[in-house]
Amino acid sequence: MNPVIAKVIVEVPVSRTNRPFDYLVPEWLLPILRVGSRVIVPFGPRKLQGFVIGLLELADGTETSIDPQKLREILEVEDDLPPLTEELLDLAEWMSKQYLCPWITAIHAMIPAVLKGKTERWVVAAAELTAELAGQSPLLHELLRRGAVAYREVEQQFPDEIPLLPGWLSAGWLTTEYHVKDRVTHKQASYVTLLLTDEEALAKADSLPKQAEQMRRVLLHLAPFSGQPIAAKELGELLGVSRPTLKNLAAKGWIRLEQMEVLRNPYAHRKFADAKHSYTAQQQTVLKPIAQAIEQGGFASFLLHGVTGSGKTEVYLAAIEQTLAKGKEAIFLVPEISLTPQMVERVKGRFGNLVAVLHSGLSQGERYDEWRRIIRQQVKVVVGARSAIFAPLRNLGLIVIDEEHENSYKQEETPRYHAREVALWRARQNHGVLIMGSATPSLETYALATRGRYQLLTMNERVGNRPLPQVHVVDMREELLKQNRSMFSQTLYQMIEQRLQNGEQIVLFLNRRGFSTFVMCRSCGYTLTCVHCDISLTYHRTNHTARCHYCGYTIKQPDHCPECQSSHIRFFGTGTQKVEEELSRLFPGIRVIRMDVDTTSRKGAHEELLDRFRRGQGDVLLGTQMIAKGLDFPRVTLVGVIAADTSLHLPDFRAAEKTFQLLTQVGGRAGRHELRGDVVIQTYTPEHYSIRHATKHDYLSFYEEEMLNRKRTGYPPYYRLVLISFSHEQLPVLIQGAQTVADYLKARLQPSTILLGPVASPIPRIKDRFRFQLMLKYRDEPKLIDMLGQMNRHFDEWLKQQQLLMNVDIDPQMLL
DNA sequence: AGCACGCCGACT
DNA sequence: GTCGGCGTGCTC
Repeated sequence: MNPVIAKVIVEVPVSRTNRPFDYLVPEWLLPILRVGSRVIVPFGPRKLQGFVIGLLELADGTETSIDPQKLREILEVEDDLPPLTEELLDLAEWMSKQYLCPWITAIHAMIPAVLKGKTERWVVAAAELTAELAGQSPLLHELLRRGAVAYREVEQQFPDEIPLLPGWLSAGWLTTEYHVKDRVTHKQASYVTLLLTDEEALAKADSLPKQAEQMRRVLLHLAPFSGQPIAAKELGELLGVSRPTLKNLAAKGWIRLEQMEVLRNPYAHRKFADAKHSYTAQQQTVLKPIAQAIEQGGFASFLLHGVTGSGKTEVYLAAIEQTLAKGKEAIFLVPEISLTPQMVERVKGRFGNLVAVLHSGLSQGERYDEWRRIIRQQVKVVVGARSAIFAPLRNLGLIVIDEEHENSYKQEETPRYHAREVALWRARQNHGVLIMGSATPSLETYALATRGRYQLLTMNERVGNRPLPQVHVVDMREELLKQNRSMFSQTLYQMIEQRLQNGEQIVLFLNRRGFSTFVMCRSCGYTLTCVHCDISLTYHRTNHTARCHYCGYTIKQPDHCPECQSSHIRFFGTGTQKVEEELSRLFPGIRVIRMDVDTTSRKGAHEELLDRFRRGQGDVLLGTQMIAKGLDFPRVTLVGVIAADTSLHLPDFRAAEKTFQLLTQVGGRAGRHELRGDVVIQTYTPEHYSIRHATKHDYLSFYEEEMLNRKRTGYPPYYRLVLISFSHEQLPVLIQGAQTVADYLKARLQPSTILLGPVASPIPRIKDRFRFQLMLKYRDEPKLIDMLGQMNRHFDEWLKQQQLLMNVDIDPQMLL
């Protein structure tokens, strides 16, 4: 038989090992090992987990430099189905090039966290270890008793004996072993299977003594399900029978009691809702080209620009339905924040059990279970946040990205991918259709659409021809002149009062992007900052502490200012509590539901609060941007933005865009149903174009004006950006290092490319490491990615030596 | 990244 | 003379 070679990417996320390693596939693994399999391989002295990215059979005369004699063998295959498809492996390769990350890191982004292997080193007792020898040391004693001890445990409990290990090792008293820990657990539950026929069971039930009532009930219940496993838990709940009863029946040989993997929803096959949805004229218009593209097959991409309330979701669902009808599958991406039960219900209601939902609320195990339904090809539609773009569907026909402009589609850790780009790659690869939708598309996407890269589809009318809400802009400077020092303008005050009288609901929004609660002295202005990072500490109300959310440094909230001893040291920030207090003062008896970090930190609290509001248990929903999107409450007729310009003056070239998007989205929350809506925007800069255009729901005017700014200042979409950041404990080494890289780049970049820096990063120190950065702005630099890859390799060794960390972010979203 | 191997200072 | 510091180099 010809030897089979597997190319394996091992789980070592550094550039030195960022290449396939060759292994021999032992004969007994040939039937189960596939491209995409998760395997365990020997690697140097250790064992590691890895992924098979290719197989090669060495037939006689195969031209290769591989000598199978010199290869080591694959030790194990870990799953019965490979967790990665060949398409995803190709995607991982593309991502590692595109985003300059190790191959394995891209693979890890695609699969559930529990599939990441963890190698553990163990110390194992050997034959030479006798009781007499073991008397010498506590560790040897422990080893003799237990046979093996984890090295980690040795470090913790027997640190003094670590130096002795090599001697013992060569004396043959012990050996070291490596184990790859598989964290996968399959949820097990007890199942009961009737081993008798229907009639036999009924007969036995009759023959049982009178007092054996519980057994009789079980037999009667199980009779029609002969041979089918039924969950024991279900029997217990339904019939009130206890464990011993089932054990007794099993002892008689009438039933089988066993642990089985949980069977999920075997009978929950919901029917597809029939396709009798009525569409608005505009929905029909945009659906036409989409339907045509799906029908034809082949790559097509659309930007669906639809005002809030125009019924974009219905368009997505129709497209998904048609995709399924063609026998293909769909991915539906939504921002994490709009992955609400409401949304999930809507999709599940339409496609029932064919839907898998992936969101951050799931535990690692639950996430893995849901993902496994996809890998087993039991679902056709995957709904989820960013990482759902990697769903291992094999016949992908459609990808929908809702709220395309949301920056949560960009991952802010390695691999720093953008789900939109990955979606484009997968749609192309699968000859599928991509639909991106938004009321406020990102400038990048809209610009490409105007140039024909995406087909632009527009819906500018709301469903049912409901008018867009009336937007009232209030100049807070004038309020101050009118001696109104409250945070509510007269207009907003009156409207709140009126809603309360009518029994209608109100959403109040505090725009605080980029700020959290910080602690400041009102006497001298001193702000509590972290001693390890150059940022303000965040106040935590629950335990009255101030905490750094970068490194975890925590201090007790001081009673007096450390600087001037004043007792006027308070926390400032989101101010939702302050708004709440003010509301209660002005409108006694008002019921406020506050949503902020404090009230939503508990799991499920988010949904619970929204639910209470929906049921009318609150007059006001008060919160930060987490309430801005996707929510749809019929009785909300007033939306107030307390301070619109807080996000306008951030040092981020997208500040105006983000503000416009937020205001437009918030405005879209009002009057979505029968009742008309009003929006009140309070601002100190009513003349600012992002506020002016948001007021008129005028995306196009905003787009044009902002594009001029971007052109003038040289930012996307006119220029593309690469952010290279560095960190080191010592400032001189850091600056020197960043400068060296800058010089390297300067010598290789085209003159049209702008290189900014090195300069200190906006947060100049985190976890006692100083931070510097370089920014590249370029328009046309086709070889840039390759060149950055070369740069990485060129400096790899040197960076390690200097203990410098360097990070490259292609098309960065967050410049803060 | 680990881990092993290998070459120079302070201890029994 | 040895123990142990961490510099250098490799992992199919």
